[in-house]
Amino acid sequence: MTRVIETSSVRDRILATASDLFYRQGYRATGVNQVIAASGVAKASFYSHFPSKDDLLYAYLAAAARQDLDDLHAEVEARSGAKARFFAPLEMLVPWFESSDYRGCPFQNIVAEAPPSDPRVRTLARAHRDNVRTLLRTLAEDVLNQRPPARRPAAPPLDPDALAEVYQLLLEGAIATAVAYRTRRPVDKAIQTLEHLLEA
Amino acid sequence: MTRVIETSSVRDRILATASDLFYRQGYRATGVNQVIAASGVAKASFYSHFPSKDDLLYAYLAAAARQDLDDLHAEVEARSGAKARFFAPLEMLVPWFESSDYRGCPFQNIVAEAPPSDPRVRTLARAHRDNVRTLLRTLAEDVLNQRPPARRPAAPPLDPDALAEVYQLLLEGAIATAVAYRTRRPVDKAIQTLEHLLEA
DNA sequence: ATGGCCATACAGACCGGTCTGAATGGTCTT
DNA sequence: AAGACCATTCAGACCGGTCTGTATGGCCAT
Repeated sequence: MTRVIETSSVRDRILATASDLFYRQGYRATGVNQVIAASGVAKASFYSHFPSKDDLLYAYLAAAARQDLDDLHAEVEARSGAKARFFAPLEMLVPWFESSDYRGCPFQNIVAEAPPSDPRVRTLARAHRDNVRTLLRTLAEDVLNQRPPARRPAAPPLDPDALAEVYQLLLEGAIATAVAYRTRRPVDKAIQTLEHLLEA
Repeated sequence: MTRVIETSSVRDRILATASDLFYRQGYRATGVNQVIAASGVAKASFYSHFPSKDDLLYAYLAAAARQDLDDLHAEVEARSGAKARFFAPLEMLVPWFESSDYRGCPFQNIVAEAPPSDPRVRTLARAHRDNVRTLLRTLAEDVLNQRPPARRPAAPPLDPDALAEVYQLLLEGAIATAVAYRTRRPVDKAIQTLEHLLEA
């Protein structure tokens, strides 16, 4: 029956509320009491689902990572043509950047707050980044295969792995830059640069 | 006595200690009491120099911005040749990335912790970024002037402003990426990409 | 003797986390 | 079908500790 679903309802409510607060206010600035009050949950219920605030943080990061990958795949699948799909990850940033509550990359923000002695957060962030680059690599592969085979005798940055690395560099740069400027400009710059590399 | 050497006035001692702690541990994770204890200062003295913790934060950001610009200029001036100077800002990142206590960009970290309602921190971060881009623009100008005048009829990204923007995008991307990976790899990738753009 | 510094105690708020106790509702036994 | 049972949730008091910031008082040098 609905047993399993309703069993996770309270937990989901807490996690959704905490995700919102952690992203908007930061991890340390958000107290468990606030999460409990905002999610309309008893304190004992909270601690039965998340034995400590750290556990809630890990759940938050795991959920954010999965959602990000899901969004990326959805945006890619919604487009047709190797080139359109290739630029999907960059272009989907535009509405996010221009939204009023854009606060940068959740992982970078949490890593900035986490003590460097705790490697778990950093490990999660790196794993997510690796997953994203894997996706970028397949997109790069497709877009390179669809190119005229060789305009030049293969300049160095034209293998899929290298292209994916540059792509991620520009992606991270755009995400970081937009925190200060909140414009689609870094996205356009990144796209121009990648187009330039593809045409070389 | 040691007084003269410790001319580093009380204020400077506090600021130096706080800068270290803020960068290594984060702003919220560092209490005023810890700053006071670590800098060997009385609490009253601390509050006479910095009326609130926020004031200390602003002083920290201002000092970090100035030091960063000074370092950039010093590294540029230490090199000769437009191209060597052009890549100085990227190459000076390498020893920083590989040092064990690299914790990313101080401004990004502080912005991640600052409440979005307080615009002052974000304003300082944007101002510093603008200053850096101004420097990058002059470097770009020099390196473009020293190029053979026109290999092509001027592809779009070859004016100094656009090149400086791409440069900063790659710079920010490298700084952010290195938090997770701690390698000089993103620096090399960024340099390759810029070289590629210059040769176009 | 005045002003800067030190040392320390203190205030009030908030932190993460524990605990008690009661209401709810589904499941199992009889 | 009725009652015992059990897990989950709710509401909130409470704990020790830490937070920022204030106040007090002594010391020392100019």
